[in-house]
Amino acid sequence: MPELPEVEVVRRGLAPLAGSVVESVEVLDARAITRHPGDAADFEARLTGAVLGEPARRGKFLWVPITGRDEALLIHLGMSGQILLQDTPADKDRHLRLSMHLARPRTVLSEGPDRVLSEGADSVLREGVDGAGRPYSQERFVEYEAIRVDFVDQRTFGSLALDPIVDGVPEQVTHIARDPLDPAFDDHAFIRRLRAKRTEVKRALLDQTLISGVGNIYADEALWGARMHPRQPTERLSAQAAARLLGEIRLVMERALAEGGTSFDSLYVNVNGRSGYFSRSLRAYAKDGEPCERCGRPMVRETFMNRGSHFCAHCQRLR
DNA sequence: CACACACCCTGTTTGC
DNA sequence: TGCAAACAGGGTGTGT
Repeated sequence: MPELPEVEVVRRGLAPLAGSVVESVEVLDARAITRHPGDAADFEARLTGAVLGEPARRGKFLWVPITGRDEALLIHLGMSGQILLQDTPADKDRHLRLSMHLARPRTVLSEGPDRVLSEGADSVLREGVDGAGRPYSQERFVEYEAIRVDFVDQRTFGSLALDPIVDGVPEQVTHIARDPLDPAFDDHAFIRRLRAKRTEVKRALLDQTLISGVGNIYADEALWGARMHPRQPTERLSAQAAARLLGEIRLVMERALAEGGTSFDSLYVNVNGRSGYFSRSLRAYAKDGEPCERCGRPMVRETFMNRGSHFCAHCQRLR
């Protein structure tokens, strides 16, 4: 299901959970943690009590660092995974695979010269200096609200895991290339590596060790935008054409992000269960039989890599 | 090493 | 109508 823009929408939806404490975890289907090295009991035990940090993402991988530990809760949504935040009890989805019960701090303690003397589950004893220069110590109570985080996944290709952090990313993400929206993405290295490949350009775009975050939809959209045939041999791409393709990838992903991602049905939704709107803006994906928006000739679909490739045979020529 | 493919799963759509 | 095949946004392991 979800490609970079959809995963980024989910990441942003999880940001308000930073600082939350995991009170309990229920693995309802062990297939939800196939990426986790231990069993369900191990996953539940290690995650319980954890304090969640700021969610991060590379390509289609998402993770939430565990505060004070060198590990993260790793999330990959696969084809049909969803993360849903439930602040009130909701009907349980047939495909609910895992639930986490969180306590989210409702009040944020002010920053300042205060020194924390002791920290309990629901109160903090602090000392500091007041405005008149007089020392004080006081106990402030923290309120928590209960939030349930559900992992729903029809096809069970998605998975969660607790994964050690290696070189700043979860171990299972170390082989994944940076994505095109990452400020540290190296354009020239990408263009060089793309042109050095001896394969077809769409295969290369789907190779997450070359560039991450691109899936079948955005590959077709970017190739249409760059007027490039999906089976164009990479070794025959000019540097200019490769740069143009990278620009189209960024353009389509940024536009999709602004629309909340691409949804065809309820399988892709944000953390509140709502669909994105970018499907209205697609120009290639699933447009077979419809006129090309550039030249008016019918778009075609070819099966390729066991997936559909949608393109305009007139605008997107093999070179 | 780089590349191509089978496989993992469930639900919906398409075609005979 | 019923049934089977094809198809759906993913990553990974294996063989060449």
